[in-house]
Amino acid sequence: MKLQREFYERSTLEVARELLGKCLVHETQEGTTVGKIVEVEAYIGPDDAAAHTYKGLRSSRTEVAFGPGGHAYVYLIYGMYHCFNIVTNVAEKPEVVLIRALEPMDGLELMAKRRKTNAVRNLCSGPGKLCAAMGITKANNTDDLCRGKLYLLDNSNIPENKIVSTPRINIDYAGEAISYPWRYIISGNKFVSK
DNA sequence: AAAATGATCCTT
DNA sequence: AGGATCATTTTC
Repeated sequence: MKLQREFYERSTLEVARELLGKCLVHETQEGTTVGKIVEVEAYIGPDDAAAHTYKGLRSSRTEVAFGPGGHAYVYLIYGMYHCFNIVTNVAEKPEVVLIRALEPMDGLELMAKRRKTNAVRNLCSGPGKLCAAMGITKANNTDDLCRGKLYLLDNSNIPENKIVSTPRINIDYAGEAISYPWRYIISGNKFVSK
């Protein structure tokens, strides 16, 4: 069963935690790939100096984050890699969760072909890597995760005592927001990023 | 109109 | 430790 709008349109930190353990599915011409979410980061709107929507910055790129929850926010970083985010909370609250790592579950052969490597540990262990492995590009930006071929499955929840939170990665520019513990990982999972 | 800057990854 | 590589944002 696909996760529905109500799941996404809640407090972002709550959604971020509950996204752990959910399966991300992408059905394409080439085939279907599935990965379990094991690492995420929350970016919380106008007051978060690390967020693209800091100070309410609204542009063609960030526009989707101002819409209703449950949509994909995909952008190009460093000229070569895509990052996949999920829009959370309700319209006019520009908050998102960055998906940082997946544990490959299905379609491993296709992932390996897209990533040009056979090392399973290296297929989806980073935001740019998982986009390549899952075939996610800017074409998926603004996709509705409640309706299309890119969606999340309402499967297992991870118990609180298996979740670890840490500061976020690569946001040295973000002032005091550097230390906010808004990165969540499944404790001990082998597939998180470095 | 031009310059700076990354929510990264891979190689050295 | 540094290079690839470009859309987006910031500054002139």
